[in-house]
Amino acid sequence: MTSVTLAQVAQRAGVSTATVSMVLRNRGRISPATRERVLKALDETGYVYNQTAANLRNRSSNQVGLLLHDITNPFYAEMTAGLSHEMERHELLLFLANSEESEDRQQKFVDSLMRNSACGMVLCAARATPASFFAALKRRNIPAIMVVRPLSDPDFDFVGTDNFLGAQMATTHLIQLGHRNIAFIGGGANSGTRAQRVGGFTSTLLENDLTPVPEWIVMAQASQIDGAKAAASLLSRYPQITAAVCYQDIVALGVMQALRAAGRKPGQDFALVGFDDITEAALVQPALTTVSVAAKEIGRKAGELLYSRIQGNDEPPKRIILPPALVIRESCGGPRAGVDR
Amino acid sequence: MTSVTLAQVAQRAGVSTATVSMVLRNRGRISPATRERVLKALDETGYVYNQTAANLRNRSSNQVGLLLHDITNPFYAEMTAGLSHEMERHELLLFLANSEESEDRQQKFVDSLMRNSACGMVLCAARATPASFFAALKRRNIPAIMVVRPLSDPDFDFVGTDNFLGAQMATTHLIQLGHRNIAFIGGGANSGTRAQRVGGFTSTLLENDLTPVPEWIVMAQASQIDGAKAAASLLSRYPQITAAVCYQDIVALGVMQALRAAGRKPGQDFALVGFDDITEAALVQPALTTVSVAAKEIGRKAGELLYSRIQGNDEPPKRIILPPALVIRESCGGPRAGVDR
DNA sequence: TTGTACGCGTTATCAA
DNA sequence: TTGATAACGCGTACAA
Repeated sequence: MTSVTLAQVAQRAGVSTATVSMVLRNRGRISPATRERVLKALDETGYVYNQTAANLRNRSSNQVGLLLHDITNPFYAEMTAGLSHEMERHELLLFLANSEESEDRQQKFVDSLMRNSACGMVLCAARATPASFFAALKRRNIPAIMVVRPLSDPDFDFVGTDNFLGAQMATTHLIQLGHRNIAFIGGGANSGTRAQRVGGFTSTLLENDLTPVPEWIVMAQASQIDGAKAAASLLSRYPQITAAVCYQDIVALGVMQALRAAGRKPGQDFALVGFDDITEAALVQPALTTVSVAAKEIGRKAGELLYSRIQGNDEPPKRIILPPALVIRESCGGPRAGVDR
Repeated sequence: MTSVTLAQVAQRAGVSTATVSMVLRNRGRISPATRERVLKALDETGYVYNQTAANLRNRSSNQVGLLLHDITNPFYAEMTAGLSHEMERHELLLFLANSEESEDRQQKFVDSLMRNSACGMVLCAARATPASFFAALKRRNIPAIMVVRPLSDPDFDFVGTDNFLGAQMATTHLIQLGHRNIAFIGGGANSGTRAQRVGGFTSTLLENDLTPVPEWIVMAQASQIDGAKAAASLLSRYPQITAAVCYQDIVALGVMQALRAAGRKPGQDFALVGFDDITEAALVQPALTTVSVAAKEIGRKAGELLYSRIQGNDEPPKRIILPPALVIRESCGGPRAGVDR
């Protein structure tokens, strides 16, 4: 399995390695006759380009990294698909790693990318990432796009969704349906995304002359069980609440459970809006009205931006905020929505 | 951003590059004193190992590829997580690509891996992959593990699940619950996986003195909508059917929809078993009884095997078939299952 | 178009 | 026993 080298191809074609290299990359001026001879030699020898040698010489590679905390989360899987597609379009290879929220794994991955001369990366940083991590990253001077989790550092490119607007849309929808006592359920501490959604929620209440009630804004882990618990406790204490914006669809599903357990009917005497538009949202009964955040599009945009950075685009850092969309289904009452997706 | 080289570190430590290299990789005999000096110099200079140079020299890399058709499918996302975890354990980097069932993209990815001297790959080949693809792969002589989709070629390692057994378990479960008119819904033509599941289904019927009805074995794309359509058409024609084994959970979810639209109640007057145990299966109402194929475990096993091949394990090709498990929930009636997962 | 120095870590060979 | 020397892997880019 001795691999063919450029030199061998060159010898066979009776030209220099420089010529072969230029033919391979369509650079410089090569006469059609020579090119023909080279192509023939390439074909005959079954030459395989050695990207490693090229990378060494170029001090860079065609490889980019993607760091997530959990590819198993449908949202991130979608995003990955969008990014992957974009990378393939540009002949870039995509490294994938799951941090599982461990700073350690995250750091290891980034170090690994550096050792391999990756030409860029897309990061959804672990929740507890220290500032030093970002500082070090800046010093590396390698294109890095942050995604999904809002980052206060203005020196990084960011692609995410407009959580504030999304929450506004959800809240407005509920208010327009006549609700006045609206809760916000879900999300954990230290979540910038949650902060933004809560912000959109409360500001919309205020705009509509409603006073936010702090006790009606509660946290819940990203699970159905936890959403149900949070809702049960909340609703038993404040039965006057008639609607809720949920931090995530999965939490909303839990809230539905709690409602039923309390003898209330989601979609009839209680209105519910979720966030994410996960597959299940369309499946439950009543189908969940939710804010869709276009995961695939985030991946695509991040890929696009990263590519332009790799190409040398040195405009100031960008923040690409994708507009969310309210997908109206049945969980707030009203007529059944038509087919969606 | 002039990067530090081994030579610079060596100079600073007053040793040769060979010594530094040996210290870095814990090879050869180095006196503690020298090692100390080298480590100090490494630290002081902020040296970053150049994996590319090492790869060039070694004619190989620490990078492996994973080819799927669709990372968006929860099953593959799980598998990816398992593989990714295993790769990180061994300090290997994972390239990800989605073929989207295109042979062309698939071929491009593999070519790309070759150019980059990847040290191995895990493939879930596109459905219409020609034999020539596999033949060429063999010639490359690079460790390659096939996953999930059954492959007749005995020259490749394979990790997958026992589809036949899984379908038998699902079917037996339905028969034990008293069902006699059972359908099989889902899967497409040219699917080896489907063939195995249908095989397990029909053989179990026969073992129980039931006659398979060909018209009750229908295809459906891997989507909820398509599952619903297939089921609607089937059930309107054969209302005597009281249970179904579904090719995938996602199809089962569609079938549930169709049942409701037809005024029937999944879990009460119709029993449903799915395949895959995707997250949604536990969330829908009624929660879906399904055959779990341990996607994460497939990824892990594939990673383990691949690593051993990379290490030089040249035993004959292996076929690792993981046992499926029936996860009983509510969609076949009976008492509510307890907590699962 | 060509000749060739260069990018940088690895390892076989050899010296102390 | 410990460490140095130098050839090597292979594509790239610039001077000629």
